[in-house]
Amino acid sequence: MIFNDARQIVLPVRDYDLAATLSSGQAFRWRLDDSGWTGVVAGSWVRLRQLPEGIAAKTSSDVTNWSWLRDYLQTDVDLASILATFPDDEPMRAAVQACRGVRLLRQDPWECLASFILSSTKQIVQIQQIVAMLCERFGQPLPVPAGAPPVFAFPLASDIADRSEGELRDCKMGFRAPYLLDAAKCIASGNLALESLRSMELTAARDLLTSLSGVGRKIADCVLLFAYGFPTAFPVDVWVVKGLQELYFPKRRARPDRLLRFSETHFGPNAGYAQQYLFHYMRTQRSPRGPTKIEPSANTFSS
DNA sequence: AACCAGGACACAA
DNA sequence: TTGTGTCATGGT
Repeated sequence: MIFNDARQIVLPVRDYDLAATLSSGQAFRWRLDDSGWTGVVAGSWVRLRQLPEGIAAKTSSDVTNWSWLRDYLQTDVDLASILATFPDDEPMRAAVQACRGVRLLRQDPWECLASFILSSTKQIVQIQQIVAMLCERFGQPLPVPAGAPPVFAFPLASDIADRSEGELRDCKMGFRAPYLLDAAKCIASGNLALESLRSMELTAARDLLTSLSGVGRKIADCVLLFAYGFPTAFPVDVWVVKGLQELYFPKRRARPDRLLRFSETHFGPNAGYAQQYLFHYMRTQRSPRGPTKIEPSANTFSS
């Protein structure tokens, strides 16, 4: 066993709850065991662990420049300055209090798009299962450290475009199979250039994404927020609807369009971040089962 | 064992 | 514009 310095690093960061972030329904490939969180970032096997001074990372091969991982984890983002832009109201104070250290990742656009096409009316655990099956069957096997279980790259758009709808349905994705297949063909053919969205306005990028079948406003905003980092993209799913309704319109029922307009005006320049706090707050603290299910994570916060 | 899940879409009124 | 049925699957 050789200790190899070039395969590990500690990324210094504070106000970062790794466990909450990796399990908050924005990425679906992270698995927790005794040795930490194992996943795939930029085509590399990665294992992460929370330390008081930051995030410890280990890879399967030598790394000279870790910018790809810092970018994915967004460790250079100053969380406090983002939280400071949240509206100063009771719901957001409660959400921030309860979800301290939750972060937004910066994911690969295709993986993010494909994953959220598969997400509609699925529980997060099921999305994880479907994505795992998809990677095992159609993704390229990646080098892993000796003794570690095999991992696979997320399939390229061209990998999926070559499959049949039946093969995709065998991954338990049901009616979402033709949606994924169409999107894969669209990307693989160059008909839609995901890279071009990076320099576009939010609404223009959103229009392009929603032109795909199976991609509506919600899924588009997930991709715009979690992969492209558009700060005001605001995905409204059933949990966020429940949060907006119960926390901001407790008296009488607000219609969906009313909630959407509210979300576009109330949450400020980092509305997407606020959305993630609302989402995680509703799911972990105010769900019927209550907060008992959530494990405490050993974090060190500066403030 | 019902209920529901990080929805989208076609279609009715 | 707003409401309803449908799609597929399985976790809780």
